[in-house]
This record gives sequence, structure tokens and C-alpha cells, in this order.
Amino acid sequence: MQITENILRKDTDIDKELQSLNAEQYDAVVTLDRPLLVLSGAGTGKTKVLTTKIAYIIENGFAFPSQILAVTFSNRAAREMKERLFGITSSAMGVWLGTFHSICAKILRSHAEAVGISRDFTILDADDQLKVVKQILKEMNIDAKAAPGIVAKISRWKDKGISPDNPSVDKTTQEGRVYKVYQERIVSYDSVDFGDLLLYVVQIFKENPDILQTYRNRFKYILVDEYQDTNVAQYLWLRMLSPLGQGLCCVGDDDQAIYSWRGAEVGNILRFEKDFPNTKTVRLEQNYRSTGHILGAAASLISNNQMRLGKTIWTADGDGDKVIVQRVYNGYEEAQVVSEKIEQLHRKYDLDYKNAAVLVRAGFQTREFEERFIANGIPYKVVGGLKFYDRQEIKDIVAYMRLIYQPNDSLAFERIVNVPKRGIGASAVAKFYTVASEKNISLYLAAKDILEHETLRPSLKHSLDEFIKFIESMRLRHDLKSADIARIILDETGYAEALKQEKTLESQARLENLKELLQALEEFEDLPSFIEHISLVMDSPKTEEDNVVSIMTLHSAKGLEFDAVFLGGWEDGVFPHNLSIQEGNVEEERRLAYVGITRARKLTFITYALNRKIHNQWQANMPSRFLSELSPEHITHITGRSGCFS
DNA sequence: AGTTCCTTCATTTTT
DNA sequence: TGAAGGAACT
Repeated sequence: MQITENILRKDTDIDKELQSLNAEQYDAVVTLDRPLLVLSGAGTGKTKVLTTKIAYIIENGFAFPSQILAVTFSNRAAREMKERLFGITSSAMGVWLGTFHSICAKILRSHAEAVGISRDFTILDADDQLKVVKQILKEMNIDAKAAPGIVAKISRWKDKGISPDNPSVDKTTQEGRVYKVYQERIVSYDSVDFGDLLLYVVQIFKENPDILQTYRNRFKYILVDEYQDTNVAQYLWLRMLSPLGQGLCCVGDDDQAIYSWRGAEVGNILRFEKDFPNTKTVRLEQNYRSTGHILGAAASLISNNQMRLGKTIWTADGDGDKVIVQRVYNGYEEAQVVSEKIEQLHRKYDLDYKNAAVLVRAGFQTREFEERFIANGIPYKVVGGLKFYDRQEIKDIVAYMRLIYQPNDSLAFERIVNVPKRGIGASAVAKFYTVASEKNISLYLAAKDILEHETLRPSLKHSLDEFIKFIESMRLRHDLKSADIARIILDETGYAEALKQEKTLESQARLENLKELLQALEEFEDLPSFIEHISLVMDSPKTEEDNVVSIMTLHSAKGLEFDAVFLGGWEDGVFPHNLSIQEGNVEEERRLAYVGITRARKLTFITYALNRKIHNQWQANMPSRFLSELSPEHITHITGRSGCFS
């Protein structure tokens, strides 16, 4: 009855929604009987297609919400999709909508025993991974400097779906051996890393046809966002769920594939039509974001790439302003010119600061802009820097929570066993380590064991006893909400007190952050749900919308749009980046440039400097090769300093 | 346990 | 240049 009512009531809404689509979008929404590939250019309404399609399926009763799986890459994309979906229909509750990782975590929690891991696994972040590898390298007497590289290598293996025992992992190499130990180690911690979330689920599907079948039956429709950025593991996962592509709809833009260095395989999208016979391909080319000259410039640039499926975005709106390319003397002047232009637009044309963005290739480039903006009084924020949950104080409290939830999480144990200081120093931890590896148990259990069976210095014995008693008592408090648990941790361990004593600006800020954490915690009932959230959704608690200019890397700008976009540092060596040139991966850099240009609604402003100080050394660079690839009819080239005050 | 000095090394980082 | 990590000192 409920269902019928919903259909009747909402029918008009979905009709309205369908009517607002262009022909291609409509085609993409209503095609359900074949594998569907939607090639969606920048600003052509792919989220609209995805959300309308889900609503269309539900409202017409083609499937129940719980039979629809919609995967995205980022939490941001998932959140946006959720919001817009519920804006169209109120019947979307129950849709499996989330990132690849969160969906996999959900599946893995229900079938963990099938791969022999604890159902209460904790999820390691990049920091934890690095610690584990450093630890292993130390044991193997290898220089710890190699650690970041090895973590990256292990992650790439996992992206490719390669586990340590795979023959392609060469055990005679250092990396291969570390990988093996690494995997054993984190298993002993009852932990999984991000890559594992995918890999374990693939393994479960492979080894348990019955489990796989339940999911195949369940998901009648599968929608994938940003398909160009899927890696091999994700691809394998998808193919298992939908071997023939029945009910599969993948949306992506090969021209915006910018994460190959993280294991993304553009090949997945290029190969889609071969993978899934009888595929229907829809191209979304009408752009609703940018003006004509901006799109023209972007199109001319990207046409220089060989490896692409080919599509040309266009707009029904006017040409707008040409893309401005300005030569500056150095980075200092670059920041000055951009700063003045923003101020000018702000004063003369009422441009809100929040509608302007400075996009750069690499993080170090943000500094000159920041300094200039401070000097000129332009409010700004650097997007994508230190994340809220990456802060020390937040990680500490979360480590307590992780340990309470999963005592075998030795990384969490090690992090906080002596935080705040309670006299359990490095030598004590070393002892835990020895016993832990002798008896093949976790650090926590080893500590307990030592406490019971060995004689310890009285002060050490006392504080260790206190610590373990505290953790044990918290483990029994199933009645507590997660916020209460955090409060008790802060009070009873003396963590908050220690910060209060400090009375520095920094400790004040930390206390503020902890307050914010407690606030965020109110949303979560129990400890597990919060830990899951914090591990998978590394987002900050929502901050108020500031009216400030955004400064960020091109990578973090994907999916965003601004009225005015300033692209700095278009010099060969900076952009395209030297290392990419050496690796012969200029096409990906070009896609990055394409992403940058197409972020703008009304104005794209590109600068290149004749001289730039890199590593404290002045360097004269050639203008970026991409500049000459921008079709001149869409460009205004300014070579004089005065030209910017038009 | 905390500090200070010295060396090293400088892409991108949705999860 | 300047940040980060490790060694060496206090």
C-alpha cells in the first residue's frame, strides 16, 4: 500500500525531472535493459542523470531501493548524490549508496569469517600503514627511508588485486618480502587497510559462490560514478557482481582521468564496450556550466590527447569572455596579478570571494598566493590540507576508541599507551613487543600477560595496571553512547587536563578541536558506527560556509566549479610536471589542465612566469606546452604587466 | 623525556 | 627555503 501511494504521489515529481533532461540525458536515464556507458563531459549533468535514473527505477517499481547499488569514489560525491536523490524522491531510503570502500566495509563486516578475519576489524589509514612498514623495516635492518615507497608499492599491488602470495610478487625483492610480513602483521592486529576492503570482498566472492549469488540477486541495478578512475580491484569486484553488465550503468569521462598514479586504470572505461557486449554508449556533451570560449579552449587542448574515446563539449549559451593567458615575470608577480584581478572583480562586478579559486599543480605553489592574499587582505582558505581527523589530538582519542573496540589493534595500543604520559616508555613497549612476537599475540595481550606473570618496577606496574583496567572497564560499557565514551576517555585518562595545563595557543586549539569532535560524536549511537565513520569518511565535521577564495591543487578541484578560476604556474616543468614528462605521462597532465579550465563558469585566467624559484634556486622556464595547444580564437594573451587592469 | 642540531629532500593524495 | 626526521646531547 505504502509503495503504491508513493508512486502515485511522486509520479509528477519524476515526470518533471524527466522533462528537464536533454535528449541524451533522457536516453541515459531510461535505458535499463543493456549495459550502459555514459560518457559525461565536464559540467554536462552526470549527477543529475545518476540521481534521476535511480529515482526513475524506484518510482516505476523496476526495483526496490535495496536492490540498487550506487558507488562513488569520494565521500563528497556520495553525499551530493544522496542529497540530490532525496530531493527528487522520498522513497530512496534503502538504496546502497556509498563509496567503494564503505560498501565493501559493509559487505566485509557480514562475511569476515569467510576470509578468516575478525568481524570487529579496524580500518588502518595511511599513517598506520606507514608505521607498520617502518616497524618491519627496522626489524629487517633496512633504512626506514624506504618506507613511504614501499607503502606506495604495496598499495599499488592491492589496487591491482595482487595479494602477497600472488606469483607476480617477487619474494626475492625487499618490497615483496615486506609485503608478505606487512600483511601477516596487520592480520594479527585484526585490521584491514583500504586496499583490503576491496580485496577481501573479491576473495569472498571468488571462494563462496553462494555468497556471491546472494549479492548478484540482490543488486538488480548497479550504478558507478567516475568510472574512469576505477582500479583493477574495483573492476574485478564489479565484474563479479555483474559479469554481463546486466543493469550496469557506468558514468565517467576519460578526459578527466587524473589518478593513474594511484592505481586508476583509464583502460577500464576505454574497454567497457568490449567487456560488456551489447553495450549502449551515451555521450553527454552539452555543457551547462561554462561559457563558449572556456569550452572551446578546453576542447582544443584536450584534442591533443591520443588515448581518448572522443567527445566535444559545447554550450547553448553565449561565448562569454575569452580565456586570459598572462605572462608574468616571476611567482611573486603572479600572485600579485591574481590578487589584483580578484580584488578588481570583487569591487567592480560583485564577485563573491567564494566564487573564485586559485588552482595549482603542486602544493608548494600555494604559499606565494597565501602570502600575497594576506598582505592584500583577501580572505582565503587552502582546501585539502591537514584534515580534521588527521590531527594529533583527534587521532589519539580515536586510538583509544579503536583499542576499546578491538584490543588487538596494536597500532592503536602503541599510539596511546603512554599518552598522556604515564611512565610506560619505550623500554616497556619494547618488552611488550618481545612477548607479543614470542607468543604471537597482540601488544595489549602481551602487556596483560607481563602484568600478570612478570615482576615490574612498582610505578610501571601500577600505571600499566591502571591503563589496562581502564580499557577493560570501557569494553564492558555497552550502554554508553560514543560521545560519552570520548568524554570519559578525555577525563579519566587526564588527556584533557594535560592540555589545559599546557596553556599554549596550540593546546587551546587542540581543546577546541576535541570539543568539535564531541559535537560530531553526538550523531553516532555506538562506538562501532563512529569508528567506521571516522575510518571511511575522512571528512571534517561541517564548517560554516565561508565567503573566501579557495586555493587548492588541481586534483582536489575535480567536481567543483567557480565563477572565476585562476590557474597558476603554466610552465614546462611545473605544469606539466617534470616527473610526468620524464615518465612520458603528459597526457594525464593535459587532462589535469582540462579539468582546471573547465572548473570555471565565466572566467578562466591562466598565468605563466618567466622565472620561478624552485628549491631556492631561480629557474627560467619555457611557457607550458599546453598554452600553445589552446586554440588562439578563444584566448587573450597578455604579455605586459599593465594589461591586467583592463 | 625533552631539546637541539644536522641532514636530507623536496608531485598530485577521492579511500 | 623550510619542513621533517633522526642522531646526539642535556
